[in-house]
Amino acid sequence: MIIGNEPLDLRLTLIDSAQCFRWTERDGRFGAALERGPVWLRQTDGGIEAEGDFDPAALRRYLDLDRDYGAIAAEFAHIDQARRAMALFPGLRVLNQPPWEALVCFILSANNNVARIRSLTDALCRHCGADCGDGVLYGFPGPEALAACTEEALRALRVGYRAPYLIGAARRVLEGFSLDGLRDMPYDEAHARLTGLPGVGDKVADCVLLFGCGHASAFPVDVWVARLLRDWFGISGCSRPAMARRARALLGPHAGLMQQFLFHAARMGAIELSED
DNA sequence: ATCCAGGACGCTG
DNA sequence: CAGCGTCATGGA
Repeated sequence: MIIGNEPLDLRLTLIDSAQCFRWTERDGRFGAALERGPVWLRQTDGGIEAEGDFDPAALRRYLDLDRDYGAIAAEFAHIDQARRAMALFPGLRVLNQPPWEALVCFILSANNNVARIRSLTDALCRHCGADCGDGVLYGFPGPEALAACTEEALRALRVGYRAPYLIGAARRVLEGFSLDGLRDMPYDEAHARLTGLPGVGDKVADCVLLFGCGHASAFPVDVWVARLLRDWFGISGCSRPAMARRARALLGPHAGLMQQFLFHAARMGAIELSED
């Protein structure tokens, strides 16, 4: 069925933009096992076509199809560099992922590259996620499944020193740490709570808030965004968290959405950045 | 071989 | 609070 015809570039949003690491492409279709089961997406002339087991409204929300990106662009129209970055990638959207998935994937992301984050995420899903039976798609393991893993088993998947972080975070969630509660909490409080989890520093916390908790102002600053803030916005000479604060103050309540366009522009070499 | 990757953590000033 | 070494892993 067609779930919408809003601007959405599936490959860019689900795979290339590195905000999510568990979609796979098979001959022009993009698949993942979401909460209800396997889903395959495809671009057609009539819009985005989806097959599989899903709730259409939930899938639209996951893909952020209900947000007016034209209005977002208008918000940044007066900031030259921001407007240009957004114009570079029409069809890029910021996903609304389950917070647990964002938490696990971005704990894995620490000091790691995108290809390996994707590889580790896949290994984790195959090891203890729900088997869809097609040999391709696996569900994302919940905190119960992850907490039940031994550190040795996770290290065997090549997650390295992140193994105890994953188990520790899973246990905290099982003990009552509410990921869903972060959504309706002020940004500062939600961020502070997240950084109390093992393996979660300022940057990973911002990724979880932006990609999994609906905090559109959360502004992750990695190496690429740091270079870009320096060269495009003159924000430099301070720590990464301080850079994030200044960027949020400059870009406003949807700063995080813009961050995704800036990140991708920097990473793709679409803008000129000087050496460190 | 050395450096880098969507960093976090623990220890020292 | 800031600075710095360390932590696995694999590709360039």
